[in-house]
Amino acid sequence: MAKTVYDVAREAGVSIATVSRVLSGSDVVSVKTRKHVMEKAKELGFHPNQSARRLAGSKSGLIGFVASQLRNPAYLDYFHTLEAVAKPRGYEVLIADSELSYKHEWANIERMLKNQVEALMVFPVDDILGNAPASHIKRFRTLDTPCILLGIMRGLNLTRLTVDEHAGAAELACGLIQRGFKKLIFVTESNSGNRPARERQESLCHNWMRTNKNNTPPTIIRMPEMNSITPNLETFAEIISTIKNSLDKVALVTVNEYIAYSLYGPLNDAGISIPRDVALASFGSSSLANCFRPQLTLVEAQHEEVAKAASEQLFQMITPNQPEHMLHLIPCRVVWRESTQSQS
Amino acid sequence: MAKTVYDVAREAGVSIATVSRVLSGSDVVSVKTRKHVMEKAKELGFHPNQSARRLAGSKSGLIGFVASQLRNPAYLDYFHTLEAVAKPRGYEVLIADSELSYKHEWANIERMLKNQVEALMVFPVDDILGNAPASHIKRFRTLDTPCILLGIMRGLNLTRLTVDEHAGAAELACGLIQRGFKKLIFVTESNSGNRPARERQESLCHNWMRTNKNNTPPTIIRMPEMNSITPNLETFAEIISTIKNSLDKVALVTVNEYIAYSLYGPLNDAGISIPRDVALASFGSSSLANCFRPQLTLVEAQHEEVAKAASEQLFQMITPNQPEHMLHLIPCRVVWRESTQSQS
DNA sequence: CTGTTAGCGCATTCAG
DNA sequence: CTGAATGCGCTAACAG
Repeated sequence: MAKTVYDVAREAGVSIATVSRVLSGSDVVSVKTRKHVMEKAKELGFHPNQSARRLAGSKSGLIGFVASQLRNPAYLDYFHTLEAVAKPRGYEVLIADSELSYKHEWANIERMLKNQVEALMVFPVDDILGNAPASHIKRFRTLDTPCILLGIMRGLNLTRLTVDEHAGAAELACGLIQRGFKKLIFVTESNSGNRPARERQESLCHNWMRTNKNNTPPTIIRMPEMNSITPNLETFAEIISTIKNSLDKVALVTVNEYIAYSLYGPLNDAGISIPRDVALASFGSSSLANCFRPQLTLVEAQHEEVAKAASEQLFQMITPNQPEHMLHLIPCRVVWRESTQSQS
Repeated sequence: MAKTVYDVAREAGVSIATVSRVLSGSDVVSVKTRKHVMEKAKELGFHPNQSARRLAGSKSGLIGFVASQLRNPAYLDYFHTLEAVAKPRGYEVLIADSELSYKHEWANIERMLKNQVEALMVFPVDDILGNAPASHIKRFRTLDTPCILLGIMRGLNLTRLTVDEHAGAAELACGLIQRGFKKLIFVTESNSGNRPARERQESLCHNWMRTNKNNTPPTIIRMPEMNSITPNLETFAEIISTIKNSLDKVALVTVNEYIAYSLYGPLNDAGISIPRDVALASFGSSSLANCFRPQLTLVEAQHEEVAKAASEQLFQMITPNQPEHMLHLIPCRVVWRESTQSQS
């Protein structure tokens, strides 16, 4: 059976109040008593009951972390950072995965509320799918728990932080032009609601046309369903023929690194060499970029920075200050690797 | 302010007991009352306080999940599976990451105990590092919370489930021999305490020698520190020269898929072609294997199966039955891909 | 079917 | 510095 403060108090010959004081690190206990109590507690294998603690203290010491899709390893970094910030302040982090479902997302929020979290860090599904029903968004409006949004949710004016996709894409576009590429193919997802994807495309295309008026407009190719097991043979074929039919030096940019990786094989099979026949670049931040040959040029998001800023902002919100709503943009950086070397 | 059952009771004109009954889905409440109460609860934005609930019910409804290293995506699958099993039974899963540190591991366990988890699913750090101090292992002995171990912890006789590394490695060895390879190089980690790595090596080498008495003994090469930023140039060089100096058809097997991926580049740079000059195979289960060219042959663990079996076993342990300690072994399967095609 | 009551384990006054 | 008493919000008998 689990021991209680009463057990410890009895063993130590003190009152439960004293035990409680020792446990909460109060400094009004004599060193001698404290030592004695802690000893007895250890002897008994006593563990304070967090539920009781939270209930009595009327603060949960809980933070909710709701990811739109945990399988994306970037979210784990956020979780870790949040935990690192939370732990020294005596907070626990509850984690939940919405798996790109609005239903799950709201269920997760409710679950968090039930657990009396004091604040929420949410990666909204709407940022990825972009088709949240109005009712879903409305629910968030009535949320009175402090909440920080990583990514946007349409029509919701909460504090939010995101990666500056525009700047990263712009830098990539300019860099490619400088390297002498005349034609641009952008491979993206079929879902146009994906906010990061959209911003990448917009900024890339816009800067591509703006920097060099003579450029041909980019070709946009959409990948159906990355999840399906059968490879997108038709899309691959489309990409390959587009490259082969181009007279100019062509750069192939994919909306995320995984699409890029999935292209290495088919391009190679089709006798198209990177970067001789086509440059390849993408957005992402995994270390896999160095494993492929040639190594992949990537617009890398500074997730560490975002996560740290978000976590600290969050705790600022639950301290008795004025919770300022604000929007932070954290820059990216382009890491040029072999896959975009111009062959002059 | 957070609403309580008293608020709801007052609004609905019933007693708190009735409210409580409605919330816990008791079926002894009249349909009419139930409906009315639920309505009022929603109106008030009432959320039952889980802490109070757990305290009063004297069962936490919590399961602890402690991964040795969450950055390994396989653990997330386990977490998801556990959650899927737990949710319908009204349980929450607390997650923790030991980051390959015994200190963290025990801190995590204590954290879980503080939260009164009813059972634990632990991936022991000792399974990977293999050098846990006796004191650390001893602590686990005194654990009276039901605990299921995924992987082994030396000298600890808890219920455990693991992947059958031996069988998988054996199948790989035989397959390679059948395909005509005469020499085997095994690239593994520097740390010999890693249980899966050790089992893979043992079984692979053992079966390699047993199946064909004429084979030369395998060459073992150890990779120092995969985490370091600087690539293991010396080790790469050693591997490459070993391959070049071999007169026989050589198969290169790495202890995990990531080492294999990191070899594609250096091998290619050295003018060694897969599978013409060397076959490549590894252990793992990520879909990246299909992205590389040639596609990578992999001994794939059935994590889904293990996770499901473990989760169900776990809940069986906390139901009023006799908790049988047992050891399950879940088989692997070898997926042969292009990287091991024999060039006859 | 519903209301009353007594804790769950702890933090926190308030006295001493 | 320490002990006695009260209540956090809810569940679970026990009566009605």
